[in-house]
Amino acid sequence: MLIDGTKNPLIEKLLSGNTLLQDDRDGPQRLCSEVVVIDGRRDLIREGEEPEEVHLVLSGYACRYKMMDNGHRSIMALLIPGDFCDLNVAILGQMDHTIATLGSHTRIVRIPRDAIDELLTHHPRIARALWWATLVDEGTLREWLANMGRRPADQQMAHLFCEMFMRMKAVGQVNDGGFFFPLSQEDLADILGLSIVHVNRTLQKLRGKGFLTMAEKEVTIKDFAGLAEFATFDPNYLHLRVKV
Amino acid sequence: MLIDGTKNPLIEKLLSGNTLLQDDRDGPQRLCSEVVVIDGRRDLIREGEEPEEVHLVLSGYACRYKMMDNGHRSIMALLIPGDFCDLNVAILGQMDHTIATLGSHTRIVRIPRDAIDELLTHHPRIARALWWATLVDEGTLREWLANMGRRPADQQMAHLFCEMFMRMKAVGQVNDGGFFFPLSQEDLADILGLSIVHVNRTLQKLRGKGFLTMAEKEVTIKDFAGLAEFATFDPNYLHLRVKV
DNA sequence: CGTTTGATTGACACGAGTCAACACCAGTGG
DNA sequence: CCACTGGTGTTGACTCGTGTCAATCAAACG
Repeated sequence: MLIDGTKNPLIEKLLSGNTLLQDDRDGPQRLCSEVVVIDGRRDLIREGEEPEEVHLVLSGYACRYKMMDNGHRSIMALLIPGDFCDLNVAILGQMDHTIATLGSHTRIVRIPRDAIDELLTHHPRIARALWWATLVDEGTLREWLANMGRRPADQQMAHLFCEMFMRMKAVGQVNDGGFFFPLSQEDLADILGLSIVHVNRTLQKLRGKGFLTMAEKEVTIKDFAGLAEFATFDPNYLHLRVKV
Repeated sequence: MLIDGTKNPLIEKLLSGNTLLQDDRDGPQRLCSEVVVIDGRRDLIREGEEPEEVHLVLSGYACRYKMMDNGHRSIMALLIPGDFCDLNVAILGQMDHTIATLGSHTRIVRIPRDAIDELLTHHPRIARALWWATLVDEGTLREWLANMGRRPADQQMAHLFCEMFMRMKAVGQVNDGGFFFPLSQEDLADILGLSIVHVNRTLQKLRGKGFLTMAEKEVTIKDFAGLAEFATFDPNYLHLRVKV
């Protein structure tokens, strides 16, 4: 089954960091059977659960988060088209965080674990590529940690937009510098560890510098070079072969 | 070769979350050939490198860090006895961060990649246990991210000490509530994303509450229950079977 | 011994949180 | 058709946690 009649974001993603043959590409194409469309925030898997199916984002956004005892939601990862949500829960035994959708028009595929096992067994290059993907996730986590700990809010936010721009581009979701971004300022606050009010002001600052616009569920990067310099963004940690 | 003549921290660690047979335990025991002893801070592998050997911490501390453009050092993980430093660089191609020792009396083993491959091939339970260990690392990273983003400095620091206590306990490095902890307050600052001055004051606060002491390269947890409650510490993310 | 590294303290500045009010828009139901 | 609602974005005033700067002190060290 073809996604959107054109590109499969999972394939795009794996290609951006790995070498795959045509035969490898046919494997994942056949997986996408049970597609679910979700609007708004909905939990897909909760902390403590041990799901029987693996979730893959086809379009829109999902996230990993934890609810803190003080009532705050802490978002620890953004999942975009081509990202697996819970490839590894089989080994760890249970989820130590919750997966949820964000924004509108999210399409999720539920893939039976058997199908994944089959893929890993018969497509060693795919298996390695998926292993690569989880390691990139870990690198991204480290980058977020450094970004959050040691940078002021404006650079931190600029860094996030640089990352999302490159990640969306790597899966073919960027058109003319713009990409779908239906997250609210509250979502951004929970990602960056800031208050909503401060997110609002920081966004205005970035807009004022002419770096980007964010309106109608769409972000447009108007000056990537300037934004990247301001954020001191170094895309090494994404391990992409494709350069912008 | 036996470590310390008694326990091998790697075995201890893997046992704390997995089921291993005696046969599995003999494998890693034979790996520890080339042991290096290091005092103070020294880089083991730098960002951009692609090492031919895998590093394992036997005693003391190592860390993952990045130098930020603004001169700050951001520490993104603490590696304690039994932790691998760079098991995965073979897949990603190159390191996206630097590994360094911290404090004194650090003992590191360098293991040829071939030996690891052999272990992974002939000891499937070990392979799974190592895969488990990297997933736990990722969970820890998420917990640090949530911890840093959404908690005040005192709870954040309390949380760190709770984690280190449980991790050290899981590898048999805790005696009577105390464990070796040779990190300076500057190291702590770079872990928590705080200034040195504020680390100092926050430490005094925790001492003042009677939770712990930190002196002469040793941390002693005097009231773990109180500390854990104060930090709202939930050890789920460590995926340990052993309870305190 | 001087030198260096790490711990400690005080005074002050500033970034970011909190509280509160208001504007805007999309539903939605009477 | 319009009041009412809830979600989101925006703004101002004020507070407070943390950073910065600077000085001092203790211990380790060559």
